[in-house]
Amino acid sequence: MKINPVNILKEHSLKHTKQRVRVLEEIALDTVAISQPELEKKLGKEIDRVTLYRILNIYEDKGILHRIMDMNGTANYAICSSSCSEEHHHDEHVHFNCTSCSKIYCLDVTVPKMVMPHGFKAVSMNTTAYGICEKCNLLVKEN
Amino acid sequence: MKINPVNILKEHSLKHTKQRVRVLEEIALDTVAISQPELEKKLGKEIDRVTLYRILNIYEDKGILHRIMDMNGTANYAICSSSCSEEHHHDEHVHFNCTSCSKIYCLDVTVPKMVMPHGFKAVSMNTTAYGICEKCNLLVKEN
DNA sequence: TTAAGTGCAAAATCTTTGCAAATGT
DNA sequence: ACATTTGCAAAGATTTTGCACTTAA
Repeated sequence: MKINPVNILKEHSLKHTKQRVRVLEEIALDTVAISQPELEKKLGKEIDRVTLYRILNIYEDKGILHRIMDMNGTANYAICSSSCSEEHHHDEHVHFNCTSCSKIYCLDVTVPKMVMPHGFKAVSMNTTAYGICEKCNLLVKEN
Repeated sequence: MKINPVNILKEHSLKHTKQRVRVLEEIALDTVAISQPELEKKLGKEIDRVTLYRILNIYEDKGILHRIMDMNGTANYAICSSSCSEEHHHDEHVHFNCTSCSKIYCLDVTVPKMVMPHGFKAVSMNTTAYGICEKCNLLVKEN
């Protein structure tokens, strides 16, 4: 699917500034989620740290980006599938957090339904697998 | 199962200090994971903030405690089941993070096996359900 | 006795807030 | 023109580091 930052901003009635467009462009470059520190490194020259915080927050609130916390408590961001909305994030797919390169992948694997104990009402589910990703597996074999 | 802080420390050849014992006691009080800020609040008079950081890190490294990150990137701690070791945490049960009281429960629900895409080797799995816990559900009904 | 652990001070980060200047509609 | 957004400065919070003093083995 093609990502068009300008359209996304229009759809959510957000003003389109060059900073907001850049953030979406950068995150859309990869299907892999990107961490906030990585984003800062890449955009630091163009966008102020504080502005980045604010843009990411707005995008998450609006359901444009999807935030995944990694094992260190660092925020990682990926573009939400179109079914996400301001009311509810549909994150029912499995994430894969590579322990070698620390990238987070959004896998095309659905989280199976699980029965909750009596009294517990689950609204959403987040499943993360930790291990070695495709690329890092290849690197190991090559050496 | 009965938790004996002194024995746990011995088993992992850690010196037993009153601070280390207190941390284990406090965490063992509940099956629910406790957040680091909550621990600070409860133990702040007895244990220095920095010491708490250091003790929690050691406990996680040794496989004594099990760290669960909540949606805010805050660390929560629970006693590991006996099968955890320094080499590997067995966290294959489902966590339940209450969006109302923000407690994290370790549920007696096992994460179903999921097939990873080709090239991805999962070593461990972390599944967290978000929703309303038993206690908060009851509170709503009462009012 | 002596290696390890603790507390305090301080540095390094990370995150939020306030406000004047710049920008988009 | 006017409401929003941005960047900078600064406050607040979290986490790490260094070192002298204390404690457990």
